[in-house]
Amino acid sequence: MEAILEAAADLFADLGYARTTTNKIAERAGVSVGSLYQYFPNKDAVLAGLLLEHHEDVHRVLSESLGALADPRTDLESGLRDLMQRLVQLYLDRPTLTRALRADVLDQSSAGMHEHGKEEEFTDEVASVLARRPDIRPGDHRAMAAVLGTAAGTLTRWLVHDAPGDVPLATLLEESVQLLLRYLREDPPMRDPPPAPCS
Amino acid sequence: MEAILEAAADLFADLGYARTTTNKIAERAGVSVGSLYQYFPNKDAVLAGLLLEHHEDVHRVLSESLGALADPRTDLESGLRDLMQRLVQLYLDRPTLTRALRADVLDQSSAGMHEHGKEEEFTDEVASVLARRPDIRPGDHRAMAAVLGTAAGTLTRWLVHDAPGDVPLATLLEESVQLLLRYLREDPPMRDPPPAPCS
Amino acid sequence: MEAILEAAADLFADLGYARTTTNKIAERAGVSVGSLYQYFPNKDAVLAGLLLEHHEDVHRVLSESLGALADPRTDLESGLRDLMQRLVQLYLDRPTLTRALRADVLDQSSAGMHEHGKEEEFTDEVASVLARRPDIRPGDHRAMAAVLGTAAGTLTRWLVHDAPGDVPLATLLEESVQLLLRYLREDPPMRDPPPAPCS
Amino acid sequence: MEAILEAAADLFADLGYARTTTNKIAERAGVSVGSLYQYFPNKDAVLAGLLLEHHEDVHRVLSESLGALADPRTDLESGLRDLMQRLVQLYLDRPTLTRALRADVLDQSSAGMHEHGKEEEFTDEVASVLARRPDIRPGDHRAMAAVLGTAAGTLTRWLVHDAPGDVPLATLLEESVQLLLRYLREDPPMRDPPPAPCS
DNA sequence: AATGAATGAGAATTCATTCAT
DNA sequence: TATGAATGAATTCTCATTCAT
Repeated sequence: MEAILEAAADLFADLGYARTTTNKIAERAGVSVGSLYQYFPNKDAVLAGLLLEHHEDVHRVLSESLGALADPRTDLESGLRDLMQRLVQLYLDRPTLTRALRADVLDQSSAGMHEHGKEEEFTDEVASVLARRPDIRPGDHRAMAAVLGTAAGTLTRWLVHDAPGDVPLATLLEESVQLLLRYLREDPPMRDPPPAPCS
Repeated sequence: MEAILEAAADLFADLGYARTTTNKIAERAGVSVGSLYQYFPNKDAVLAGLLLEHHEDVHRVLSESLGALADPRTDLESGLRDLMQRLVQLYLDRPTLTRALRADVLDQSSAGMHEHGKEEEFTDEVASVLARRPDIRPGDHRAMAAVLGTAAGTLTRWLVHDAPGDVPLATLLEESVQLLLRYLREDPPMRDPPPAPCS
Repeated sequence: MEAILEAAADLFADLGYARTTTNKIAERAGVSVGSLYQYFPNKDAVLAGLLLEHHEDVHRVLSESLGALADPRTDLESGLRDLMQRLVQLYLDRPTLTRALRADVLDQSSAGMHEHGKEEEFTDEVASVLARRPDIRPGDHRAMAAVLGTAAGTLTRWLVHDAPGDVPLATLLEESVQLLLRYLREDPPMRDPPPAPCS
Repeated sequence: MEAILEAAADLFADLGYARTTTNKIAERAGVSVGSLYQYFPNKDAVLAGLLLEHHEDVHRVLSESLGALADPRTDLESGLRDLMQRLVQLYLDRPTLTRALRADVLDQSSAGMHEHGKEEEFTDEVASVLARRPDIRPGDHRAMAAVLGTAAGTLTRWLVHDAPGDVPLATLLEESVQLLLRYLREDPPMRDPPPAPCS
């Protein structure tokens, strides 16, 4: 039931997982508790449903942006900026949903489990993109992909929800892009050795 | 009561905040619930106490490492590596405590509030260190400090608790250091224009 | 609907009355809950239907056996043995049905009520058979019939469901027959007074 | 908590197990639900507590009466009558408790399990008493003891709760005693062969 | 007649907190 | 100061029953 997920997202966001009751969710969704339990075996499952929706959205964005970056002709910086922008936009579009998915709610329940497999898989995907591009610095690409994923994910959530108010979002977003870019890009060549003096 | 905090850390880590009851905490601590309420006005306060302990530890490490980095003669890379290593070590030393401080627990309750002020203050501190060093790339140092703090914090927790098992921790730690380093360091000078050919 | 009663018998037997839901009954019967309520006004009525079936069976057996016993030429012991055997067989033939009719299920609900009238009536019937036979000891035949009926009923259920496993059923059945027989039969005549000695 | 058991007995008797709620029990007991759950882990446990009390009472009565019967000098009929009278009295003394223990409630829950061992043990005890007395007919004494126990138990409950109102209780009790007595006592000797006619 | 989604009163159980001892 | 029994509001979840399709 879409209405139930909608209501749950609102309430989780407003009250947190613990203070949100199944009765409140049902009430806000305009259905009876019984109906909620017809579609979700328990409260955790409602959260899991929310996560599923969200992860699908995120995965779609990531697939598209990664697809672009897989092509070496795509500029790395633009690609990363595009990715971060779209990710942030995704979160901004669904303010309650994503506030509901604060880590507090994320770790609760077994819902996280389902995603662990996907995450590994996704790290591999990123690693292969890194390997394919010539402008990525050499190194353990799997490790880099893992670090990158964590950083990108955290920064996105932070930008949307916890970033300090006294710095413009655009600045922070750009800084985040820089962080990712600088982490990945090939080390600039050493300063040319002083040219042999003309003899 | 130290025993109470100890017990609470264990239980929050094992069961999460919601499933941990004050009675269980008291029992594991070997005291009565009544005593718990003698020292802590409510369950949240126990969590707050835990956070306080932890933040003091973190703050000490950060102060020291930042102190070192404030001196421009300290190598940036070594300074960052030192900071990350000590931070990770801090988490590893107190496995239950830090597992207890999973975000889920952090955001619950009003406990997080107390820290927001400190965080701002800390960002300023970092920003001033950045400003003081010549090897830091120019830019909005407050924004950079904020991004940096978030990234460092997340990466530390991730390294200790959620990092993939198939990549050695040392590698991931080093990658994290690289991420911070590359984010901060001055852009290498443009490749010298090709020296004027000897005429 | 025969399928509904069948399913209900299974479930009442497996789960008890309380834990059996009308939805489960309908599902196992391969119909919808709605259909169940088309045939039975409520859950109790399903149980009542089950009881009715069972009582009809029991009544048939009793009628036949009592009919035989009503004829004084029928040997009392054989008649009782026949009755008990057929009763036990009846229960054994329908294991789930009779397990479903455990007392717990019997007393629940108003279902038991319907039968009370019949029971009185039946006691009278038995009493009249007792009165008609010369080999039955004198006494309050209604009281005897009531005691007899209770004993026979309980023993039957006990033999089928609760009898100890370490004694063969045949032995216990025979003992039950003996119990009924000895309860009913005429007291053997006092030992003849020693004959007057021949003078 | 004695008050809780008292209240539970009343309510189980009045409403049956299913319709009795833990809140109602607590209320009638004059305590809070919380207290009920401090002493009993769940609703079934309250029932189990009730059963335990009852079984202890029954066991005491049986032990005493069996003790008397174990002495062959005790008249069998008086002994059995004494046993039945005391058993019936026990049930009458605690009307609510014993009505609460209608079979419906007995079979529910795992409470019955605890007693199965005791029942076997008790059957053995009875069997040994039977073996010790010369006025008991020969036979499989274990089987007889089992049948006897079932019959006595059922008859007692029936007498107190379900016996027909139109026959005096005393009559029914006496009939029950006769049933047990006649079941057990030695077959009277065959009628003496007709004395040889005086010649 | 059949369906099965929706209903919502009601039940069992938990747990933070209090307070008399 | 310490104790831990008592409290009871609050929560999750169930299930008999209805009724629009």
